[in-house]
Amino acid sequence: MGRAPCCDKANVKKGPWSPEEDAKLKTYIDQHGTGGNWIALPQKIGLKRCGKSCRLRWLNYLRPNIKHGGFSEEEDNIICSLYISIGSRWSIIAAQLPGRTDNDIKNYWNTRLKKKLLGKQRKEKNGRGKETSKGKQKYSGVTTDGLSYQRVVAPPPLPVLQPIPYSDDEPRFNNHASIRRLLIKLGGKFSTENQENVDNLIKPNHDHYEAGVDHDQALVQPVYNNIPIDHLIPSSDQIPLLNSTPPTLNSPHFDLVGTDHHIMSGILPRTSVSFSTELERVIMYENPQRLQGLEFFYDDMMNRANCGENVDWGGMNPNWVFAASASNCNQGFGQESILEEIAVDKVRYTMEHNSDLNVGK
DNA sequence: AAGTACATCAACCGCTTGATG
DNA sequence: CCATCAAGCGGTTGATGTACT
Repeated sequence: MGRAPCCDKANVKKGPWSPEEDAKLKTYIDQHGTGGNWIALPQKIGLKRCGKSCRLRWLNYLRPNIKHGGFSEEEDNIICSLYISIGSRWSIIAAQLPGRTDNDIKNYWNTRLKKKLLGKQRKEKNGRGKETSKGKQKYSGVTTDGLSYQRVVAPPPLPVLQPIPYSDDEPRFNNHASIRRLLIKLGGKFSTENQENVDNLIKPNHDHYEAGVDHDQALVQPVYNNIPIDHLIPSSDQIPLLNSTPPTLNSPHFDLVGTDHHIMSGILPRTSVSFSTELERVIMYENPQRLQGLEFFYDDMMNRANCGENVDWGGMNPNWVFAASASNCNQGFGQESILEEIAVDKVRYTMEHNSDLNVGK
């Protein structure tokens, strides 16, 4: 048998939380904890709320050390980089930003960061960026010193993306291996196909690593389908990362050392068909599972390209979209590895060139 | 000043996953 | 092994405030 239903849906209150409700919930949890059972909690404290709703309210607003608004440049960088690499896995992204909730980051991304990346700023009264009261942040909730509500706070300046300075003391995303390690640690998901093989990349299964490689190194040196992953890594000068010009399709971007070149050459048709047309065909028609996280870039870029606009691909290299999609089309070996490499290079590119993303500033 | 459009964000909805009986 | 449910998660919605015309 299963468990009892979580709550009587007909008798629970919906909508915004009142200060009194917040006080009840906060006071109880401060004194007794959640008790590991959110469903029973509202009944215990006399709240006509669903346990789910209590949990959400606590996690997003009432628990200590929650930060709202005022995202820093570094936080912007982290969000952008992780979104580009792992997509909309907000809980994972939030885990990298202490005090931030997945809901907050999700809202921030959807309402501000995404537009910023696309260069879609709000219209301003004049071209000189006259300060307006738009962008003021409003929220309800408790402050750190009590239960006072504050509806409107001073507008934080629109954060400007800057590269995170690299430091030898604090190695970050400054090399291929560290980026890869981060992605793997985060459970990097590079293809929705063949999750088992992806798991093999994430889990330290020594059967998949070359003998004689230490564990830490093994994390970044998995042997994928008997092909050492480094053999799938395009050398840096083979990846046109810094080239903002849409690529032609007759130039292979990956040199699969020791592997079958036909894997990629078979995917990349050596014709003079336009990039946008081919990209659209591959993504829209041949690849129903469009690469996670790139849809809006693709849509926007393609719309603009199709309108005859000279598209500035900015921080997004169309190779990523195309190569990843093309890889997805191929069900042969190595596709996750290729996608992983693309993800790694996207992160690296983003970290190194975030200032280039200030389109429309 | 009024109406409209847009931006923001709290909260809800519904799906997935893992635990439980 | 299966059915059921709690928890967690991401997507979406609706209320509200602000900017614009």
